[in-house]
Amino acid sequence: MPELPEVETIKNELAPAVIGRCLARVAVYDAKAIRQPSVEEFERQLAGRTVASLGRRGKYLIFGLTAPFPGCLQAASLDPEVSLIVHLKLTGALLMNAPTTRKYGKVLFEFDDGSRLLFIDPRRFGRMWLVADPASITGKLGPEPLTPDFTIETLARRLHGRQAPIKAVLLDQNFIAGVGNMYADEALFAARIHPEQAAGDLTRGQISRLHAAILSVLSAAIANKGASTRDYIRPDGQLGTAHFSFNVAHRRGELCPVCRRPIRRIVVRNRGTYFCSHCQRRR
DNA sequence: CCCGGAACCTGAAGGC
DNA sequence: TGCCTTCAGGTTCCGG
Repeated sequence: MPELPEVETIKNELAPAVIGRCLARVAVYDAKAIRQPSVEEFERQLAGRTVASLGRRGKYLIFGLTAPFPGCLQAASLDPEVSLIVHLKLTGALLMNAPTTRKYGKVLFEFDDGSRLLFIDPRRFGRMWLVADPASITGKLGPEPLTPDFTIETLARRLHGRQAPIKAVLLDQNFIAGVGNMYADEALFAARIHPEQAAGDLTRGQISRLHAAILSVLSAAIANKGASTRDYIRPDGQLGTAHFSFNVAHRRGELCPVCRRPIRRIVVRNRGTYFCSHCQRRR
């Protein structure tokens, strides 16, 4: 499942392959993947543009694209600069130079040097948008956990008064951007917090530990190029290795590395939640 | 605003 | 072997 570390890895590995390249043709094979604008307009608007930048906000990937045909914008009724925003959701992947006949291919981006980017997505949850202003899609997201403005104070202030389980709050993208099911479980384990503890009831010490845990868990996963527990693949087809360092996520029945008791799986807010009931006690 | 649950999808895995 | 059921999970929508 692509969460922040997976999307960050895709961004890092895709950047050298696409920045500076000009799109010759875009072909949409599954209209469901395109949220905005229409499929025809999406294909038409993209052709001729050059990728100027590649960024990430939460779990969204953002391609910055230059204007095509400088000087001819009005005649062609095209926007000057646009952003292509991609959310991979559960099973989406972006592959560089994979066979165009690859199974589950949904959108093909062909560059004028012959290279190509293929979006695949078996479960069809992934989405893309072509917009003038990326904030129209990502504007409501919570803070980026790996930027300096995400402090213990920020976290404490945002947790104040929240009655939902801390696990549910960590999954709320408007609370904090980029944390998904796996890394929420890993961070709560590292911070020794029960996933069902009410978010607003965390002590100062717990908040401090949780803050440190979020940073370390996400950073370590990026260093390991993301976690391939299921569908995540990097643009060159390689898998990530971050899941080999997981302590609890997807490890039901295995032993807690700290106390050697079995890892348990419960359901919190309709999400499978892995934790150690001995190390992560309710207050 | 806050909270919780259903819906969206389809491959994989498990039961019989 | 094959059919049927259940599970997984990020986000959005809806009702309270």
